[in-house]
Amino acid sequence: MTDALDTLEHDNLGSTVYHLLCNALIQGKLKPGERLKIRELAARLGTSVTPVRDAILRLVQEQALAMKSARDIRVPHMTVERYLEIRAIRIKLEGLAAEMAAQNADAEQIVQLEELVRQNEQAIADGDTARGCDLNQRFHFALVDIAGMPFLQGILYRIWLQMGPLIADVYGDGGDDMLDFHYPVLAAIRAHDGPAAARAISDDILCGGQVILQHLQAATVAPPAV
Amino acid sequence: MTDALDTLEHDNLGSTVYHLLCNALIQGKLKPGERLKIRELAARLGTSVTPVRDAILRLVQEQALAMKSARDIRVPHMTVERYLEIRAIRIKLEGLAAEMAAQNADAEQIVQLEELVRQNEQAIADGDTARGCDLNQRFHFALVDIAGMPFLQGILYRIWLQMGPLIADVYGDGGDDMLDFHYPVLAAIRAHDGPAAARAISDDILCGGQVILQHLQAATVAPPAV
DNA sequence: ATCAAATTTATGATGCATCATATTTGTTGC
DNA sequence: GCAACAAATATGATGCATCATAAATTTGAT
Repeated sequence: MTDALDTLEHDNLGSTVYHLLCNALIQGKLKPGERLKIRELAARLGTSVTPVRDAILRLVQEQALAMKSARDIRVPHMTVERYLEIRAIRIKLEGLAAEMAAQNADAEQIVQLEELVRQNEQAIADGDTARGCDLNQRFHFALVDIAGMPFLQGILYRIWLQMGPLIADVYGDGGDDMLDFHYPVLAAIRAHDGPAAARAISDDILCGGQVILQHLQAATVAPPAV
Repeated sequence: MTDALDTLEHDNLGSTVYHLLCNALIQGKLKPGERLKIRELAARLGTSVTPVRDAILRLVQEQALAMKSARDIRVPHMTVERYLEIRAIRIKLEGLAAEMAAQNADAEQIVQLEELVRQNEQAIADGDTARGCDLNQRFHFALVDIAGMPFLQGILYRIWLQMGPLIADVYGDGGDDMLDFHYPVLAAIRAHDGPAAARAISDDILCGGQVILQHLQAATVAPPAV
């Protein structure tokens, strides 16, 4: 799932570093506002600066990292405006994915979706938020996978990359409720009801994301010290 | 419009080369199947290979260029499958843009849209397909602009980057009819009717793209010698 | 003349030296 | 002590040398 982007891409060291940083972003290992230094990363990874620079420039391009000034590369902060825009885009695109997934899903794929939800339930019971967060994301991407839309997968991966640091920050607050909204999605997919699946995903994004939005608005009123 | 991606991005030589290549792709100056060589480009542009490599890697990442093998960088061919997927995504995203544009557009912005259509009409009358193609694209991006969704603009720019070489190839065949579908969009925006604007853009993408699809399907039956 | 092995060439990958400049630290005059 | 200037440091940008290997070309035996 994590290599959604360049599955067919020629593999070089730069790509490896890129995926490494992607995972770090998605898993919330890099906090908003945190600064990255090319030389430091290169030393840590045991490569020269070239592949690290390749990777970082790629992430800057897709705005998963921000270059505030010429020597200041940071994990960007999400703004309320940006979040609302991304939310609107996600509803359209993940709605499309869910709709196609409902049309396409075979019995085995449905079982896999159910298994993801089951594991997520377990993770919540265990109080393992990191795993719950990961499984939540995997559910969303499993839909795109079933939809059979590789190009869409790339777009959505880049979008999730932006939300990674934020979600990891907030998930603990009310992430447990997020799973509730996956059951209607599952039901719609089982019924092969595309429009219902799209509506259910929309509900998930809107309601599940409510916690995130509140967190952001709170942070806007009292801006965090970075 | 062409700098839709990294407006706030730190400017380095790599970015300059990147935008240069973007424009070349969108204007159809690079044909599908054409090979690019880093050293050759660097020599042509009078830079070292580093910035050119930066730019090309960025384009490869977003699949505007393809690395068939480790030393073989080419402008990719569009497939029917991929086109259909992109079309579905465009209908959702440009529909969203049109809807928001209809809500937001002020009098001045509507005049600018009308002006774009007028110029496009003129270009068709002059038989200037290159200019017609460019104005068609500018109309679509003007909508995103009015919608006030910069993140969406980046996504759509990347999508159009993929279609650039194809459209430039095909536009001459039946591109003149494309403009017809912009009038209903304009009418919906004037009426501030979001859903109607979304439907009109959907029609534009579906009907206007019919020529492109036929061209692609013909090419699939009798694959082009590249 | 033909085909295969060997050689040469082409080309992206990688590492690294150097540059320019922003940031930090230190120094000096008041 | 403090402020303003100066030196030092840090850091991304750029260019370039070298490497590995794929592609092209040459060579030579049959």
